[in-house]
Amino acid sequence: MARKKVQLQWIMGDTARRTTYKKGVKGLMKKVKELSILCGIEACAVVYSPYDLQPEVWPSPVEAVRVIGEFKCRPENDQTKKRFNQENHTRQRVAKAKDQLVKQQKKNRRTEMENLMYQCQAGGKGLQEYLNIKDSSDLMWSIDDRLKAVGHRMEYFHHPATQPGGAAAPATVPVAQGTPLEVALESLENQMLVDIAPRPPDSLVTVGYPGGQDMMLPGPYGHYEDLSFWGHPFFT
Amino acid sequence: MARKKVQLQWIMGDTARRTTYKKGVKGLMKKVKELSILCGIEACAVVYSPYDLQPEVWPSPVEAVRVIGEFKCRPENDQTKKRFNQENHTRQRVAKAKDQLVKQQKKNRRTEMENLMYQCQAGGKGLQEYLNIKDSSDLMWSIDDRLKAVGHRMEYFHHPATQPGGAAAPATVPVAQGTPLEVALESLENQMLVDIAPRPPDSLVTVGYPGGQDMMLPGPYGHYEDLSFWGHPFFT
DNA sequence: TATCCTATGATTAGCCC
DNA sequence: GGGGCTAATCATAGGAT
Repeated sequence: MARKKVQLQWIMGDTARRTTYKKGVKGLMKKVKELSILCGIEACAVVYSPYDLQPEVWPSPVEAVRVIGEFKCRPENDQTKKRFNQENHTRQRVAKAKDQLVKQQKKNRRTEMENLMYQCQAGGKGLQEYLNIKDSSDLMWSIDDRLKAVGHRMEYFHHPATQPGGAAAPATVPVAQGTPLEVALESLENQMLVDIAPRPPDSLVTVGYPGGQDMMLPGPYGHYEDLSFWGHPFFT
Repeated sequence: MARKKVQLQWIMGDTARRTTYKKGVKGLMKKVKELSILCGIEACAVVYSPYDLQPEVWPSPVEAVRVIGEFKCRPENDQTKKRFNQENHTRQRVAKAKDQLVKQQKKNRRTEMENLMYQCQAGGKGLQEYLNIKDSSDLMWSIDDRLKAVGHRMEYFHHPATQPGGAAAPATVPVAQGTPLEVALESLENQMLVDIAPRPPDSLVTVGYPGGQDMMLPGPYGHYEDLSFWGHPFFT
């Protein structure tokens, strides 16, 4: 929103729409990060779209799965599930089955504390000992995930007073001035004890998206006259 | 971010933190809505936190469930699940079981088109025929959900050219100048055919949060010395 | 197509009620 | 606690490269 007010409607231009999407996701991620750090809530964000082969995940895929898992493990005394299912009996049955699965998941899952210490140990002793991945591209991804997650936690527990040159930090985001990778690498090489303290189970923020390999884009009313659209797997 | 630059760190003051949270969630929702409309992607947002009894959901709880379901139904040809599970064998097993459930869910679920038409019919003929809910507060919630969802779709397919006084709209968000409820009610009373056209299965945005009834808030290093914290259900 | 730049609209911290 | 206000920071559309 600059130089010209943007109308709240679908962007016609392919390139412009993609650009807006890219910027929007970036901004959204920043918002989630802010909310998470400022308010001390557990959060994650997953944005999956046809514009990207790989989904955008914050703070990392592994963390995201954990946080989502926690969300689903929430006690039943809130009305979430009730409200989520009150209109569809089929969904109710599915949700019930899911709950059972989730319970088993919780039973088997490492605790937050153990998980963190495990990750820190692995990071300190050598990532390759911990990561057992064949494909090199996957390996890179995993490393990046881990580093981003650690970097985020470091950032979270950093305080201006403990920063080397607190007053000298001019950037909008004072901590983590290098790339997440750089910040995290440095963190790994120093003591990582500060990273062990877990966050409270306050909140979760998730951003994700469903199927659609093709770029079937919506437009003004006439766009669905192409019958092949209705045959899309999404509608079957 | 006004009047004073805010440091990216946990907000100490209880009231200030809550206020920031409230404003932040509102902003986040708006961002998700923008991304969804501007880029034509399916999205939902769920924010569940100790600051609210009821979770904040966009566009509505029912829509959110549908969108999340679609996300989980995505074909395996992307690397999401692979990446999400590559570090935890337990989670892999759970995910597998979930996939099977999801397949059954997909099999039983109404199609997008049928769902929308059904909702529109129910809206036109009388909500109470369609909603079978005893508790009046739940009823109110359901109605609000439905209206918000319809309102959102109406907004999505509106174009400035089709608006009555297009040039006269001064607001930042030109469409839906009344409350969502007002807009949706008016929509229901007019033809709803425009609302039938579904969106493409492009993307999904979800925002949610996990457990934590108590307000166990994180702080600088010393905050976890209270042993009762470690006994929190979250860590067992 | 991605990245950088910057004017400008959008967002929001701190107050007040 | 919630809603409105306003100054000041933030985010980003459009253009250049």
